[in-house]
Amino acid sequence: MVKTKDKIILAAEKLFSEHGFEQTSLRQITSEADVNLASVNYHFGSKKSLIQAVMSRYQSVFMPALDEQLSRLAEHETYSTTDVLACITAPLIALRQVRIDGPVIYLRLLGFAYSEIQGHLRKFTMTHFGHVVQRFFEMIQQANPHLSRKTLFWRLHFSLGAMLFAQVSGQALREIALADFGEETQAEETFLKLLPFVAAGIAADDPESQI
Amino acid sequence: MVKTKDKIILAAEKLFSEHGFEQTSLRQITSEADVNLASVNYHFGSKKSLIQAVMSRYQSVFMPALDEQLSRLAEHETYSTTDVLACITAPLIALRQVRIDGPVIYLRLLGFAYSEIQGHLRKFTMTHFGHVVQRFFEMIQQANPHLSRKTLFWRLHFSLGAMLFAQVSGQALREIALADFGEETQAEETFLKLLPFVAAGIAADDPESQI
DNA sequence: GTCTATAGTATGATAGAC
DNA sequence: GTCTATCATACTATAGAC
Repeated sequence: MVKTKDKIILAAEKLFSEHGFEQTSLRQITSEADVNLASVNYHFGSKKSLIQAVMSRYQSVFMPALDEQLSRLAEHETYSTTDVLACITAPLIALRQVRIDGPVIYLRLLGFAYSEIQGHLRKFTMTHFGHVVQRFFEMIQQANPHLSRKTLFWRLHFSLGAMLFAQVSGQALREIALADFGEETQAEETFLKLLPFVAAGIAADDPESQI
Repeated sequence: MVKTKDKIILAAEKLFSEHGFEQTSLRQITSEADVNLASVNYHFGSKKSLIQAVMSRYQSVFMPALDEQLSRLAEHETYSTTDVLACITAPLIALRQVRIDGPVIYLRLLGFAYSEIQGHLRKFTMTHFGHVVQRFFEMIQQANPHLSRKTLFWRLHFSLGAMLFAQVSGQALREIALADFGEETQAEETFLKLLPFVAAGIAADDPESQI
């Protein structure tokens, strides 16, 4: 028999990833989970804590896995932007262990975590996994020595934005794509399509440094 | 003397662009505008109508201007991805006529219009300016005949996501950048940094069609 | 651990006096 | 057109019985 606490987590993940954190009420969650309204506060203390519990379930799998991929790649003498970006793929797929549709759920959660002003989530991530984020940044830098740190900073966030947008608006976009091209696009296919786009964008010449 | 209706519009634009549509209450708006709470409903009928009025004020300047830029470029025999993208710049700057910080405001509003599930906004835009959007898409296609329509569809949305994210999270990101590099980044500089990134991403080889 | 009942707060919208 | 007062509704959170 599934415990109440787990039922809440599962329902919360689903609804948060579909509608965002703020737009999802505890009533929707407890209703979807088929548990009592008060049980959220009993098990998690507050909505904020529930949000962190949901995110942490994925972060704690994804981040160490990413760290390991980066370590492995770092042993090579040289690597390309694409190589570094490719380190994301396996850890993302590993999220299937957490939940069958874990990869998609996590990316969508990430999107909302940024676009809504969930300051506590960013802080939470950086205190726990800041070194992984840092390392990722430095390896991208290493692969693109011709770019200034500032340019790289912005391009990485452009890339993040591209990915998050594709995930958050993914459902609507896939429906439009289906209507326009009569061809279905899988949620994970979107991510694969993203990689060459992002890799080219990051590695592009910097007009500033050409002056 | 500034009319109540205008005071509401000005305050709403500011707050919507800072916190999003759903996160901004009518009470915040009327308080910022220093008018009575009931006046929003008197002048606009509903919050939804106010949102559309705010967006439309910018769209009605931006979209025709973009259309004209595209027309001008279309007279050339050939044009690059960058050429098409560059058509956005002048119309964006023209939004200064609407408001001194119009360009930034509009981009941020656009970001929230997408990331929040403002279905009515997307519908509103497409019925009024769908042909401009369509034209833009086709000219990007023209500049990249080596790419499938599907790939282009996704890359354009990746680009949109990159831009919207940079704007919506712009304030926070600029603060981080300032702390990291001790160098300020202007809001409009962000947009200029975006263009080469996006141009390279869009025009990149498509792994699928290389098979 | 689970429930009901409810406190306390915020929202969008409106009726009606002026 | 502008105001006050208020309705109806939604939310998070908690106290207290079982």
